[in-house]
Amino acid sequence: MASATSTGKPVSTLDSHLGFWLRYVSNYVSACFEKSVEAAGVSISEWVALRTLYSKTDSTPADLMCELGMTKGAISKILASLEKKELLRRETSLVDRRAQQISLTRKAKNLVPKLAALADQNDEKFFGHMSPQQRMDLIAIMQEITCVHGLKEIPVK
Amino acid sequence: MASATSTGKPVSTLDSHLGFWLRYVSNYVSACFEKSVEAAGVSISEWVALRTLYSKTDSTPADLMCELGMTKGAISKILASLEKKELLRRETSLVDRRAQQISLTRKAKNLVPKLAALADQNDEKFFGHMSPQQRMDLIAIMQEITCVHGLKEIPVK
DNA sequence: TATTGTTATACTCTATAACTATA
DNA sequence: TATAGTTATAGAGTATAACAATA
Repeated sequence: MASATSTGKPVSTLDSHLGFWLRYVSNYVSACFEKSVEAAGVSISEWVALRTLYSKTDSTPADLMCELGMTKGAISKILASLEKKELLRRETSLVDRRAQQISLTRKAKNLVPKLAALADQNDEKFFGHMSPQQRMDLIAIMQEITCVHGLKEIPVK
Repeated sequence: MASATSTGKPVSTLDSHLGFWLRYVSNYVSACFEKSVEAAGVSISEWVALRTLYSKTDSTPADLMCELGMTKGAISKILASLEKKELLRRETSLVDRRAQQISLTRKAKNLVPKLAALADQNDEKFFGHMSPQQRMDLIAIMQEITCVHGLKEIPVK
Protein backbone atom coordinates (compact mmCIF):
# COMPACT_ATOMS: atom_id res chain seq x y z
CA MET A 1 0.00 0.00 0.00
CA ALA A 2 2.89 2.40 0.60
CA SER A 3 6.50 2.73 -0.44
CA ALA A 4 9.22 3.91 1.92
CA THR A 5 11.30 7.07 1.78
CA SER A 6 14.95 7.29 2.67
CA THR A 7 13.87 8.36 6.16
CA GLY A 8 11.80 5.21 6.50
CA LYS A 9 8.45 6.97 6.54
CA PRO A 10 5.84 5.34 4.32
CA VAL A 11 4.51 7.36 1.41
CA SER A 12 0.77 6.85 1.46
CA THR A 13 -0.90 5.71 -1.72
CA LEU A 14 -3.76 7.44 -3.49
CA ASP A 15 -6.23 4.74 -2.51
CA SER A 16 -5.39 4.77 1.17
CA HIS A 17 -7.41 7.95 1.61
CA LEU A 18 -11.12 8.02 2.27
CA GLY A 19 -11.16 11.36 0.45
CA PHE A 20 -9.91 9.60 -2.65
CA TRP A 21 -12.69 7.02 -2.53
CA LEU A 22 -15.43 9.53 -1.88
CA ARG A 23 -14.31 11.55 -4.85
CA TYR A 24 -13.88 8.45 -6.95
CA VAL A 25 -17.41 7.20 -6.37
CA SER A 26 -19.00 10.63 -6.18
CA ASN A 27 -17.59 11.67 -9.54
CA TYR A 28 -19.05 8.60 -11.20
CA VAL A 29 -22.41 8.96 -9.54
CA SER A 30 -22.60 12.65 -10.42
CA ALA A 31 -21.38 12.19 -13.97
CA CYS A 32 -24.04 9.57 -14.54
CA PHE A 33 -26.73 11.79 -13.08
CA GLU A 34 -25.49 14.71 -15.14
CA LYS A 35 -25.88 12.66 -18.27
CA SER A 36 -29.41 11.70 -17.37
CA VAL A 37 -30.60 15.24 -16.58
CA GLU A 38 -28.82 16.57 -19.66
CA ALA A 39 -31.03 14.31 -21.71
CA ALA A 40 -33.89 16.21 -20.08
CA GLY A 41 -32.30 19.49 -21.16
CA VAL A 42 -30.79 20.80 -17.91
CA SER A 43 -27.43 20.81 -16.17
CA ILE A 44 -26.88 19.73 -12.58
CA SER A 45 -26.66 23.34 -11.42
CA GLU A 46 -29.93 24.04 -13.15
CA TRP A 47 -31.56 21.02 -11.53
CA VAL A 48 -30.40 22.18 -8.11
CA ALA A 49 -31.77 25.66 -8.79
CA LEU A 50 -35.07 24.27 -10.08
CA ARG A 51 -35.56 21.91 -7.15
CA THR A 52 -34.78 24.70 -4.70
CA LEU A 53 -37.20 27.11 -6.40
CA TYR A 54 -39.84 24.38 -6.52
CA SER A 55 -39.98 24.35 -2.74
CA LYS A 56 -39.26 27.99 -2.10
CA THR A 57 -41.46 30.14 -4.29
CA ASP A 58 -40.80 33.85 -4.66
CA SER A 59 -37.06 33.49 -4.20
CA THR A 60 -34.72 36.20 -5.41
CA PRO A 61 -31.35 35.66 -7.13
CA ALA A 62 -29.75 36.76 -3.86
CA ASP A 63 -31.55 33.95 -2.03
CA LEU A 64 -30.31 31.41 -4.53
CA MET A 65 -26.83 32.84 -4.26
CA CYS A 66 -26.79 31.89 -0.58
CA GLU A 67 -28.48 28.55 -1.00
CA LEU A 68 -26.34 27.33 -3.89
CA GLY A 69 -23.14 28.88 -2.59
CA MET A 70 -22.31 30.55 -5.87
CA THR A 71 -21.48 34.09 -6.91
CA LYS A 72 -24.19 36.37 -8.22
CA GLY A 73 -22.61 36.28 -11.66
CA ALA A 74 -22.92 32.52 -11.81
CA ILE A 75 -26.50 32.60 -10.51
CA SER A 76 -27.38 35.24 -13.08
CA LYS A 77 -26.20 33.01 -15.89
CA ILE A 78 -28.07 29.98 -14.61
CA LEU A 79 -31.28 31.97 -14.30
CA ALA A 80 -30.83 33.41 -17.77
CA SER A 81 -30.41 29.90 -19.15
CA LEU A 82 -33.50 28.60 -17.35
CA GLU A 83 -35.51 31.60 -18.51
CA LYS A 84 -34.42 30.95 -22.07
CA LYS A 85 -35.70 27.39 -21.69
CA GLU A 86 -39.00 28.86 -20.48
CA LEU A 87 -38.61 27.24 -17.09
CA LEU A 88 -38.82 30.40 -15.03
CA ARG A 89 -39.80 34.06 -15.12
CA ARG A 90 -37.99 36.95 -13.51
CA GLU A 91 -40.04 39.98 -12.53
CA THR A 92 -38.97 43.17 -10.88
CA SER A 93 -39.99 43.19 -7.25
CA LEU A 94 -42.75 45.64 -6.44
CA VAL A 95 -41.18 46.35 -3.08
CA ASP A 96 -37.58 46.95 -4.21
CA ARG A 97 -37.14 47.61 -7.88
CA ARG A 98 -33.51 46.43 -7.75
CA ALA A 99 -34.58 42.95 -6.75
CA GLN A 100 -36.27 40.23 -8.76
CA GLN A 101 -38.97 37.75 -7.93
CA ILE A 102 -38.40 34.39 -9.54
CA SER A 103 -41.24 32.06 -10.33
CA LEU A 104 -41.28 28.69 -12.04
CA THR A 105 -43.40 28.22 -15.14
CA ARG A 106 -45.93 25.43 -15.45
CA LYS A 107 -43.44 23.70 -17.72
CA ALA A 108 -40.91 23.71 -14.89
CA LYS A 109 -43.43 22.56 -12.33
CA ASN A 110 -44.14 19.59 -14.56
CA LEU A 111 -40.46 18.96 -15.15
CA VAL A 112 -39.18 19.01 -11.58
CA PRO A 113 -40.96 15.81 -10.49
CA LYS A 114 -39.52 14.07 -13.54
CA LEU A 115 -36.02 15.26 -12.68
CA ALA A 116 -36.54 14.17 -9.08
CA ALA A 117 -37.46 10.73 -10.38
CA LEU A 118 -34.20 10.69 -12.35
CA ALA A 119 -32.32 11.50 -9.15
CA ASP A 120 -34.14 8.67 -7.39
CA GLN A 121 -33.25 6.29 -10.18
CA ASN A 122 -29.63 7.37 -10.12
CA ASP A 123 -29.44 6.70 -6.39
CA GLU A 124 -31.06 3.32 -6.91
CA LYS A 125 -28.61 2.46 -9.63
CA PHE A 126 -25.55 3.07 -7.52
CA PHE A 127 -26.76 2.33 -4.00
CA GLY A 128 -29.65 -0.03 -4.64
CA HIS A 129 -27.61 -3.04 -3.58
CA MET A 130 -27.30 -1.60 -0.07
CA SER A 131 -29.92 -1.98 2.64
CA PRO A 132 -32.11 1.03 3.47
CA GLN A 133 -30.48 1.07 6.89
CA GLN A 134 -26.99 1.12 5.42
CA ARG A 135 -27.94 3.96 3.09
CA MET A 136 -29.42 5.96 5.92
CA ASP A 137 -26.33 5.34 8.01
CA LEU A 138 -24.17 6.63 5.19
CA ILE A 139 -26.24 9.77 4.83
CA ALA A 140 -25.98 10.28 8.57
CA ILE A 141 -22.20 9.96 8.40
CA MET A 142 -22.03 12.54 5.62
CA GLN A 143 -24.32 14.85 7.55
CA GLU A 144 -22.14 14.48 10.61
CA ILE A 145 -19.08 15.50 8.62
CA THR A 146 -21.06 18.46 7.34
CA CYS A 147 -21.90 19.46 10.90
CA VAL A 148 -18.43 18.92 12.29
CA HIS A 149 -16.95 21.21 9.65
CA GLY A 150 -19.75 23.73 9.47
CA LEU A 151 -20.33 23.21 5.77
CA LYS A 152 -23.28 25.23 4.62
CA GLU A 153 -24.22 25.78 1.03
CA ILE A 154 -25.30 23.25 -1.51
CA PRO A 155 -22.14 22.57 -3.48
CA VAL A 156 -22.93 22.77 -7.14
CA LYS A 157 -19.35 22.82 -8.31
CA MET B 1 -38.61 16.09 3.01
CA ALA B 2 -40.79 15.94 -0.11
CA SER B 3 -43.65 17.88 -1.59
CA ALA B 4 -46.56 16.24 -3.39
CA THR B 5 -47.51 16.44 -7.04
CA SER B 6 -51.06 16.57 -8.33
CA THR B 7 -50.87 12.81 -8.77
CA GLY B 8 -49.96 12.39 -5.14
CA LYS B 9 -46.44 11.16 -5.78
CA PRO B 10 -43.84 12.79 -3.57
CA VAL B 11 -41.14 14.87 -5.24
CA SER B 12 -37.89 13.86 -3.60
CA THR B 13 -35.71 16.59 -2.19
CA LEU B 14 -32.08 17.21 -3.04
CA ASP B 15 -30.89 15.99 0.35
CA SER B 16 -32.80 12.74 0.27
CA HIS B 17 -30.21 11.27 -2.09
CA LEU B 18 -27.03 9.61 -0.99
CA GLY B 19 -25.49 10.83 -4.24
CA PHE B 20 -26.16 14.38 -3.13
CA TRP B 21 -24.40 13.88 0.18
CA LEU B 22 -21.40 12.12 -1.31
CA ARG B 23 -20.95 14.96 -3.76
CA TYR B 24 -21.54 17.52 -1.05
CA VAL B 25 -18.87 16.16 1.26
CA SER B 26 -16.51 15.04 -1.49
CA ASN B 27 -16.47 18.47 -3.10
CA TYR B 28 -15.49 20.10 0.16
CA VAL B 29 -12.84 17.54 0.96
CA SER B 30 -11.35 17.77 -2.53
CA ALA B 31 -11.51 21.56 -2.65
CA CYS B 32 -9.62 21.73 0.61
CA PHE B 33 -7.01 19.27 -0.59
CA GLU B 34 -6.70 21.15 -3.86
CA LYS B 35 -5.94 24.31 -1.96
CA SER B 36 -3.27 22.59 0.08
CA VAL B 37 -1.46 21.01 -2.86
CA GLU B 38 -1.77 24.22 -4.84
CA ALA B 39 0.27 25.87 -2.14
CA ALA B 40 2.89 23.26 -2.98
CA GLY B 41 2.68 24.24 -6.63
CA VAL B 42 0.68 21.41 -8.17
CA SER B 43 -2.93 20.67 -9.11
CA ILE B 44 -4.83 17.58 -8.04
CA SER B 45 -4.39 16.02 -11.48
CA GLU B 46 -0.68 16.65 -11.22
CA TRP B 47 -0.56 15.08 -7.75
CA VAL B 48 -2.34 12.00 -9.03
CA ALA B 49 0.09 11.74 -11.94
CA LEU B 50 3.10 12.26 -9.68
CA ARG B 51 1.97 9.69 -7.12
CA THR B 52 1.28 7.17 -9.87
CA LEU B 53 4.68 7.74 -11.48
CA TYR B 54 6.36 7.54 -8.08
CA SER B 55 5.31 3.91 -7.79
CA LYS B 56 5.46 2.96 -11.44
CA THR B 57 8.72 4.12 -12.94
CA ASP B 58 9.29 4.07 -16.67
CA SER B 59 5.65 4.75 -17.45
CA THR B 60 4.62 6.13 -20.82
CA PRO B 61 1.96 8.78 -21.46
CA ALA B 62 -0.23 5.97 -22.80
CA ASP B 63 0.08 4.16 -19.46
CA LEU B 64 -0.97 7.27 -17.59
CA MET B 65 -3.83 7.76 -20.00
CA CYS B 66 -5.28 4.43 -18.89
CA GLU B 67 -4.53 4.87 -15.23
CA LEU B 68 -5.90 8.39 -14.90
CA GLY B 69 -8.79 7.80 -17.28
CA MET B 70 -8.07 10.89 -19.33
CA THR B 71 -7.53 11.57 -23.01
CA LYS B 72 -4.02 11.69 -24.43
CA GLY B 73 -4.41 15.42 -25.04
CA ALA B 74 -5.11 16.07 -21.38
CA ILE B 75 -2.25 13.82 -20.27
CA SER B 76 0.08 15.60 -22.65
CA LYS B 77 -0.74 18.95 -21.07
CA ILE B 78 -0.28 17.66 -17.53
CA LEU B 79 3.09 16.16 -18.41
CA ALA B 80 4.18 19.38 -20.13
CA SER B 81 3.25 21.32 -17.00
CA LEU B 82 5.12 18.94 -14.71
CA GLU B 83 8.14 19.04 -16.99
CA LYS B 84 8.10 22.83 -16.94
CA LYS B 85 8.15 22.62 -13.13
CA GLU B 86 11.16 20.34 -13.43
CA LEU B 87 9.31 17.46 -11.80
CA LEU B 88 9.75 15.00 -14.62
CA ARG B 89 11.67 14.24 -17.78
CA ARG B 90 10.33 12.78 -21.00
CA GLU B 91 12.70 10.82 -23.18
CA THR B 92 12.12 9.06 -26.45
CA SER B 93 11.91 5.32 -25.91
CA LEU B 94 14.84 3.39 -27.33
CA VAL B 95 12.56 0.53 -28.24
CA ASP B 96 9.80 2.49 -30.00
CA ARG B 97 10.70 5.99 -31.04
CA ARG B 98 7.03 7.07 -31.03
CA ALA B 99 6.74 6.38 -27.33
CA GLN B 100 8.19 8.24 -24.37
CA GLN B 101 9.71 7.11 -21.13
CA ILE B 102 8.76 9.30 -18.21
CA SER B 103 10.96 9.62 -15.17
CA LEU B 104 10.59 11.73 -12.06
CA THR B 105 13.35 14.14 -11.14
CA ARG B 106 14.98 14.15 -7.73
CA LYS B 107 12.94 17.25 -6.97
CA ALA B 108 9.75 15.28 -7.63
CA LYS B 109 10.92 12.30 -5.61
CA ASN B 110 11.44 14.65 -2.69
CA LEU B 111 8.11 16.36 -3.25
CA VAL B 112 5.84 13.31 -3.51
CA PRO B 113 6.24 12.24 0.15
CA LYS B 114 5.38 15.79 1.18
CA LEU B 115 2.27 15.78 -0.97
CA ALA B 116 1.32 12.38 0.42
CA ALA B 117 1.60 13.87 3.89
CA LEU B 118 -0.77 16.66 2.83
CA ALA B 119 -3.24 14.02 1.64
CA ASP B 120 -2.91 12.26 5.00
CA GLN B 121 -3.52 15.53 6.83
CA ASN B 122 -6.54 16.30 4.68
CA ASP B 123 -8.06 12.91 5.46
CA GLU B 124 -7.35 13.43 9.14
CA LYS B 125 -8.98 16.84 9.06
CA PHE B 126 -12.25 15.59 7.63
CA PHE B 127 -12.44 12.05 8.91
CA GLY B 128 -10.27 12.18 12.00
CA HIS B 129 -13.30 12.18 14.28
CA MET B 130 -14.27 8.75 13.02
CA SER B 131 -12.85 5.48 14.35
CA PRO B 132 -10.27 3.64 12.22
CA GLN B 133 -12.81 0.83 11.88
CA GLN B 134 -15.51 3.20 10.66
CA ARG B 135 -13.13 4.73 8.14
CA MET B 136 -12.09 1.34 6.86
CA ASP B 137 -15.73 0.32 6.60
CA LEU B 138 -16.47 3.40 4.55
CA ILE B 139 -13.60 2.71 2.19
CA ALA B 140 -14.84 -0.87 1.84
CA ILE B 141 -18.32 0.41 0.96
CA MET B 142 -16.90 2.71 -1.70
CA GLN B 143 -14.77 -0.11 -3.07
CA GLU B 144 -17.81 -2.34 -3.22
CA ILE B 145 -19.69 0.27 -5.27
CA THR B 146 -16.67 0.47 -7.52
CA CYS B 147 -16.72 -3.27 -8.02
CA VAL B 148 -20.47 -3.55 -8.50
CA HIS B 149 -20.35 -0.96 -11.27
CA GLY B 150 -17.07 -1.95 -12.83
CA LEU B 151 -15.52 1.47 -12.34
CA LYS B 152 -11.92 1.45 -13.41
CA GLU B 153 -9.81 4.52 -13.85
CA ILE B 154 -8.74 7.00 -11.26
CA PRO B 155 -11.19 9.84 -11.71
CA VAL B 156 -9.24 13.05 -11.84
CA LYS B 157 -12.10 15.17 -13.04
C1' DT C 1 -2.42 1.81 -42.17
C1' DA C 2 -2.12 1.97 -37.20
C1' DT C 3 -0.18 4.06 -33.19
C1' DT C 4 2.21 7.63 -30.03
C1' DG C 5 2.08 11.92 -28.70
C1' DT C 6 1.32 17.26 -29.73
C1' DT C 7 -1.35 21.02 -30.68
C1' DA C 8 -5.30 23.89 -32.10
C1' DT C 9 -9.80 24.56 -30.96
C1' DA C 10 -13.83 24.63 -28.37
C1' DC C 11 -16.78 24.00 -24.47
C1' DT C 12 -18.41 24.02 -19.56
C1' DC C 13 -18.30 25.95 -15.32
C1' DT C 14 -17.07 29.33 -12.33
C1' DA C 15 -14.78 33.59 -10.32
C1' DT C 16 -13.59 38.53 -10.43
C1' DA C 17 -14.65 42.90 -11.23
C1' DA C 18 -16.52 46.74 -13.79
C1' DC C 19 -20.99 48.37 -14.75
C1' DT C 20 -26.24 49.86 -14.47
C1' DA C 21 -30.16 50.79 -11.85
C1' DT C 22 -32.15 51.46 -7.98
C1' DA C 23 -32.19 52.52 -2.80
C1' DT D 1 -22.84 55.22 -0.63
C1' DA D 2 -24.67 50.65 -0.59
C1' DT D 3 -27.11 46.98 -2.79
C1' DA D 4 -29.30 43.84 -6.67
C1' DG D 5 -28.33 42.08 -10.65
C1' DT D 6 -25.80 42.01 -15.50
C1' DT D 7 -22.08 41.49 -18.30
C1' DA D 8 -17.25 41.36 -19.90
C1' DT D 9 -13.28 38.95 -19.11
C1' DA D 10 -10.40 35.42 -17.63
C1' DG D 11 -8.90 30.97 -16.07
C1' DA D 12 -9.02 25.95 -15.04
C1' DG D 13 -9.92 21.67 -16.75
C1' DT D 14 -11.13 18.63 -20.17
C1' DA D 15 -12.68 16.73 -24.84
C1' DT D 16 -12.34 16.38 -29.90
C1' DA D 17 -9.94 16.17 -33.79
C1' DA D 18 -6.36 17.40 -37.08
C1' DC D 19 -1.56 16.70 -37.26
C1' DA D 20 3.60 14.88 -37.31
C1' DA D 21 6.55 11.22 -36.54
C1' DT D 22 7.23 6.51 -36.29
C1' DA D 23 5.96 1.63 -36.69
